[in-house]
Amino acid sequence: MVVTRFAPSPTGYLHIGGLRTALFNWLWARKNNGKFRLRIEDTDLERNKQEAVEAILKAFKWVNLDWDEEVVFQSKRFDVYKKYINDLLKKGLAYKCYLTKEELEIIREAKRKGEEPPIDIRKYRDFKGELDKPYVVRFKTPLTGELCFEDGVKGKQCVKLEEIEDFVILRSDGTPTYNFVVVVDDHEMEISDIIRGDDHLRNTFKQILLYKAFGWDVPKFYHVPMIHNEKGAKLSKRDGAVDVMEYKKEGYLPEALLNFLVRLGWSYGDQEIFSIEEMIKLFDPKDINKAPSRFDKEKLNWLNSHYIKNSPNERLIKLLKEDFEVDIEDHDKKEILIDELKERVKTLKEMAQEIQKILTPPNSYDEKAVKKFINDEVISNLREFLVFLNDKNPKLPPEWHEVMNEFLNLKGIKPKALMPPLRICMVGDTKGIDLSALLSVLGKDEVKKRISKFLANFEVF
RNA sequence: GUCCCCAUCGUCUAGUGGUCUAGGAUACCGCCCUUUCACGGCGGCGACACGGGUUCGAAUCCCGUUGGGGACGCCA
Repeated sequence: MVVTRFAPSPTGYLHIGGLRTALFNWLWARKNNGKFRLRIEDTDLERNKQEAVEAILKAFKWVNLDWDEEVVFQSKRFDVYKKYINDLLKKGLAYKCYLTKEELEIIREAKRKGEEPPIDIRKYRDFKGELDKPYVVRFKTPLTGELCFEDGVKGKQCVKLEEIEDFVILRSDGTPTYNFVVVVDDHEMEISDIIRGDDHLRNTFKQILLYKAFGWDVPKFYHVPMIHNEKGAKLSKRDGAVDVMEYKKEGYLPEALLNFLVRLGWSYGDQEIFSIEEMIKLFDPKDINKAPSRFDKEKLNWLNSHYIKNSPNERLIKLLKEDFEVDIEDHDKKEILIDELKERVKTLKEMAQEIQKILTPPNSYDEKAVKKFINDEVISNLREFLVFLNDKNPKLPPEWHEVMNEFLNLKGIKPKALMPPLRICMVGDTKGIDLSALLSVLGKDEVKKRISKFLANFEVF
């Protein structure tokens, strides 16, 4: 059975890159009728935040990725890790190291300069006694030889074992470290396939060494390239939204985000649009690219507008209310409004702004537009149209269209002398949804009010 | 600095030795549609990083150069 997992550390929020790895793992598990599990890597007691776990689970909920069985918290499993560390200690596969932080700093400094460190980091590797000093436990890595494994994305990966130092598996405060707990948990959770960022490639060798020390089966690894920012570097907070929930705030639909992410580093021929079902059916980690990809917001926008266009109005109205405090549930022309808007906006946020613009009477008029379309003749047209409206009762867009045409014919004037000006009266400029729809949404009373307001305003000049 | 990874239009990518005068998408530009802005339709611009091999033949294989990225923690 294919069992995959996503194992974030709770330091803040769900990262957009993390969501992609989670998605890959989730898809692979679902495709194989396997399991997708969640594990919180909170062994570093100092850096963890309780709210972060909540935030991560909330993000999962938003994008609608579910997981199997209960979430595993590493902080609750310290006893288990302790037991395995003692095993290694007993077997002589690990040892207590009494090097001080100062001594390690000297070693690290030398290494950074490319010099031979004055202190041997393996100083206590063969030390037999016990010291009454704080210690860490280090894993004994083989001194010579080569270690290779077949990566599902990058192919055969090898390292000279002399390059891998005796890494710490238990801190001096008695807590185990990442590389150790990952192996124990992945084994106990029976994880079969691990899809993760290629920044973990180096760790994989250490982890395989641990699997071998315990005599456990090594899972299949897939190292996927990082997502880069526009400049080609690792995606960070400074590049804008890296928190998944930011995208909800910005008005993105979760399926648009997932569709965007799944195509970053993975493809299926020329196909761009994937439903979740299609992703599950078509995804295979062996098709993941080796090269890193950049986060391109324009493409996300395009996908988002696609999904907005194809969403039922009901859903959009609900989201508008919940996420953007724009409540048009009781508006009698809400369907017309949404039908018009969903064709043209890229985000829900934009849609909310457009609705505000339409529903709130303008308190100023765009200078350029006024200059271009308003003159004495137009003013008198608007006055007469106001009167003309008195014994008309248009409701739907075609009816408004008809009324305007009637007026144009009656007066023998061009559309330009009425329509753009009308729009200026309504919203302050010449941009926006179809004029007939706009008038229909506002309703006759409001239309008259806004024309009057404009005329009053104009007479001040 | 050491080690590792990567390299097709601006961006996401198709391509696995001949079907490539390199395909799609996005972005951009133009035209059409249109009272406006969008949407949509049509068209255009635009890439195999460079240099050597191998081969009858290379975007595809090998080597080097260059460029980019990552890892070098008692973080994960």
